[in-house]
Amino acid sequence: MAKKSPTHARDTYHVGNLAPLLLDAARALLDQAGPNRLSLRAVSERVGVSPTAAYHHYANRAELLGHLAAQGFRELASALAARDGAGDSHPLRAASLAYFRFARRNPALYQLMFGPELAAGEMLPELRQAREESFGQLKRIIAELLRLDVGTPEVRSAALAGWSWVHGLASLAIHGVLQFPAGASDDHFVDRALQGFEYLFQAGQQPD
Amino acid sequence: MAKKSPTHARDTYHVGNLAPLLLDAARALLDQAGPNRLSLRAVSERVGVSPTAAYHHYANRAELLGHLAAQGFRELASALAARDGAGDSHPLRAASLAYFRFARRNPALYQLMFGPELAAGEMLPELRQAREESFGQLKRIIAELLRLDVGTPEVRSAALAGWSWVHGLASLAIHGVLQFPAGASDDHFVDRALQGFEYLFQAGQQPD
DNA sequence: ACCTGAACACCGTTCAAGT
DNA sequence: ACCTGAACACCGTTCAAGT
Repeated sequence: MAKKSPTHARDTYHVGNLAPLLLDAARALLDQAGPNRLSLRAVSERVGVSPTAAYHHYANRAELLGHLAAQGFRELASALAARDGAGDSHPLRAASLAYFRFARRNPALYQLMFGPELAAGEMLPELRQAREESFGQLKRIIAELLRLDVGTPEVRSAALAGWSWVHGLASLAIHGVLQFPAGASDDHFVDRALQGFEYLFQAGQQPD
Repeated sequence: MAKKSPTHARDTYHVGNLAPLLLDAARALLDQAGPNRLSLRAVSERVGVSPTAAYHHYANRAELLGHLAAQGFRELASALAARDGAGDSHPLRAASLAYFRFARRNPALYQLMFGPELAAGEMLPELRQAREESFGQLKRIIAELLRLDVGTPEVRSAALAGWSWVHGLASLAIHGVLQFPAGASDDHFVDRALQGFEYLFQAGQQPD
């Protein structure tokens, strides 16, 4: 007869490679509980291991979260590389849509990737690298669009602009700031913002 | 002789209007410790009051944070209304600069305003209203720029675009994602992104 | 009406001890 | 080498009790 059966009881000693198991459990917990209430203890319990076992694989909570975020940036980079579901629309639209879809499908992960949890303190090298990979993918797309070399100031500025607006849109959408018609699809958000930029910068170019 | 002097000892019973004192202390703690480690207990201790006193003025931690964020949105709205320090530059640049400066001067508050802490659960009516006030101010500026009425679809789309990009830029800057030359001023970020949009949408308009 | 103290169920993290 | 359990210093929150 079990003792107390805390949802995921532990009756044996140890398992094999705990590190990835912890990461998977953290990812699952993240999606269902949000970035704030993701506790190391809850992750450990979900795996069926003692509350302190994680410290033999990750320095602390921040490092586990860092690996999780790094995983997110890698997924984002490959989502950008694939650019599914945009048909044969304009490359800028296709890339924006791919980015936005990733964010909306993984809201908690996305919040973690850009949230205050990781902004403080030293950054995991793996995370920094994965983030660069994401941004690099974005720059490559924009370089192709501008028919310029990656690394030119034009591409860098355009990438900054592009990343800013699509990240901002994703962030606002996830946060629930944007009140849209109930069944608003991802395409609606992106297309509406793109159209908004036309209005905005047409007005910016005509003299006062 | 004091007992243990925990930095801010409490020797008397109660004070006057605790609510604003707690809010001020929370604001101060927020700036120096970040949005995550802002604990109700630390706030109470800073004011010199018992750890549970706050519950007679705020339902819980989330509500206090909500009031703090609402305060932030009100400040943002008036920063947008004032638009100081942009000289007589283009109205879009002036507004963007005002927004961006607010975010960079109050990074922790800004992270709280758009962070995951508030996204979950019910939202404080005061917070919702303050946020609408901020967004309304933005829409008014854009309506003036487009010489259209606030509430037209053009203005709404353009406001969505404008808010997205400037929020995205602020968010990326605060998060430390953007690696800029050491002494990069607020103007640099904004101007560079604005220039980036020109490259981006010029390329978008010429045919393939 | 407002504040306190004890208490409960949680946290992250350290450390000696077990296997 | 890897994992556990006890322990410490923290949390948010509830509740009976004090003023």
